[in-house]
Amino acid sequence: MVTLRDVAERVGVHPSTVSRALDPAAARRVNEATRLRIEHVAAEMGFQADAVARALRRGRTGTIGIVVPDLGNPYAAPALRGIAAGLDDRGYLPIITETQDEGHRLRPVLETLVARRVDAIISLASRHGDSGPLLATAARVPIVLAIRDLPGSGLPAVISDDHHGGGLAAAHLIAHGHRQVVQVRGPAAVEGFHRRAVGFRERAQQLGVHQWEPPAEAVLPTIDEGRRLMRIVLDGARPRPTAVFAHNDLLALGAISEVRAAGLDCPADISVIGYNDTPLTPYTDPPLTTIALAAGDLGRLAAEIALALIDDPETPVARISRAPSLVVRGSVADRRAVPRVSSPAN
Amino acid sequence: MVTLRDVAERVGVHPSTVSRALDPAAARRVNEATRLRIEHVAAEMGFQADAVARALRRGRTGTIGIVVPDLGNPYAAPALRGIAAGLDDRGYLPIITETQDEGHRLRPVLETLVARRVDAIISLASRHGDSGPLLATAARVPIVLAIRDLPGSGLPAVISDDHHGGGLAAAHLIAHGHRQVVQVRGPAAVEGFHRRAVGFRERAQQLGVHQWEPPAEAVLPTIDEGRRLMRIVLDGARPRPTAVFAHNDLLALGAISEVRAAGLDCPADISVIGYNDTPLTPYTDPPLTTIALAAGDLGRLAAEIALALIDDPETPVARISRAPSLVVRGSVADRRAVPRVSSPAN
DNA sequence: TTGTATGCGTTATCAT
DNA sequence: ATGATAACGCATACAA
Repeated sequence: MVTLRDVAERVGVHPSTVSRALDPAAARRVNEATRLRIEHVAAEMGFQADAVARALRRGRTGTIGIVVPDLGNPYAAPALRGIAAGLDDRGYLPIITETQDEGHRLRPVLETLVARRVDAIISLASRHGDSGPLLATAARVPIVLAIRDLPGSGLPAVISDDHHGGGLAAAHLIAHGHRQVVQVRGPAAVEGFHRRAVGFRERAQQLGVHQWEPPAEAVLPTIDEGRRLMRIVLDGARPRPTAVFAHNDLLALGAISEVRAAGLDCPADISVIGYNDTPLTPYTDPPLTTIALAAGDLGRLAAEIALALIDDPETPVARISRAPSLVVRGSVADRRAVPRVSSPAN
Repeated sequence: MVTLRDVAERVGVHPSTVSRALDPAAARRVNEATRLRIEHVAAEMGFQADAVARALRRGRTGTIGIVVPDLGNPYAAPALRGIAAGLDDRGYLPIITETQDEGHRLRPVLETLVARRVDAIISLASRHGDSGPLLATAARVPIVLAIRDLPGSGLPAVISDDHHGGGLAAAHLIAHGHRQVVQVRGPAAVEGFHRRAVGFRERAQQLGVHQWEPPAEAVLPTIDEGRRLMRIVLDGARPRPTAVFAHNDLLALGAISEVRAAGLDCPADISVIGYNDTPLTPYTDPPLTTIALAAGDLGRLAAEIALALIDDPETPVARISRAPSLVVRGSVADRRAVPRVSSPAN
């Protein structure tokens, strides 16, 4: 690897002069002619400043730690993309870590990131009970919460208003004539799922519709868990619900699959509304009606806040909540005009 | 941040003793009692070795650069997940970069990664013409190609046998009675798409089936491009094909959407087979018949090879090609027994 | 405008 | 078994 010294020797100047000549901020403090010579030789020799040494000296690495629950879940991609786009503008690079959405994995992950001296951390993986490690870490490096809030932490956060989103789902189902509704809930330890549950329940009550509450919630927001919970709903809910609010699109897909396994149709017998507007959900069968939260935008915003915090740690804590929106596709049937086509509750 | 020196002063020993005591490899060279004391104080003070300083001193950063074409495309997730899993075992962390699948972005991305002194690079973004930057970089840091090969580069690679995969697609369509087949091709600048095209064409010819070759290929392997190309096929192919081989699932989904926009049915009028077995494709309408390439496994393998290369740069170049497999779902109709249900070619 | 000196935090070598 | 010293490559305060 060619270093500052190599270039300096070749040009016949001191390494510090080379350093200055190649630093845009200090370049004008060096003689035009020498600067040109240095630039030429540096390019010729293929010099590239060692980011590690620079980081040690400057105290900043130019990296941002990202904590995601699960890279395998397709809804992570848009958020990551947004973050990467936001960082790229300023030359920061993301270091990505996973927790598998398991609470005990967060602490070691954060410690690794701190040891790496990332300039900031963006966490998409917060769960209730994560305050300890999160706040301990926040004392050493700026942390921004994205998509998943952690209530009471007082940390900067860029989230979607899940309470409102839950309400949107309830209102949509009820406006289409559904009176027997039920939730397929994600883990309540994730604040967003909790809020979706409350938002839905409150709105349903407010609209005079009672909902049966299944005795279980998903351990992870996955298709398999959606199947399992829908099984419970089909077995336990009397009368059978005509509509289901699944706390995310994966759970929704699992629920639909189980509805069919029971010989029923979605949406004719049981309507399903999901959450996230995950990529490809316009192409599922049926096309998924869902609540969109613009994960890409949230990711980009989180990145911008993280960068602002790096520039000025005194930046006031930003807590941004964006309103989600309803995306109507084909998984919710209209029960207002048409009589029930399904068999009576069995 | 608490440093070695802080701990040393507190314990009353020299920093180098602390360094040794905390380094598993050298810990036995320090007195049991002092070691215990050091460990205790270090934990108490919350000491965590600065990975930046360590990297500068040791010449290794413990990071791996990952180059992906596009984080937004859902098929990137499984590969990333596999890589992350493979790295995690050994404490390496991935630094992720994007090229947007644009050739000219590769060089700067690689240079950034080299400047960061990543210990190895895994590229999933290779395109024809990338040999220059890739080989130049390979002279400075180990590079492993994953999923996308670069023929003639001689770089280690972990790929799926796309030629075989193309053949699998052709055989499947033809076995189901299709005699008018056509390809919706991905950019031929990506070797894998090229091989899929050739593998399909050769197998089709070998089975005595002629395929019309549309005059265009996708600029990017996206849903929109799938629509555009399918439009061209519908407008141009006479007689109208009964089956389409889309070079990936996104193109397939776009093609299906365009088939329907033309008032035709998939698979009854036009069958479509995709490629990748992207997440959620079991739930699309129709469920996508596709070729699975186990991206997660490929990613993990690539990570393992990268780590082996770091341990010993003389590790012989591994070029691993795994056989893809056909996943039969619902997007290919059987034309053998039933007469054509579609209207005659118009 | 350029050179000198120093230190970022760690680890490896050498000496004790 | 421990301490002293130097160096990884760069950037900056200071001197000239």
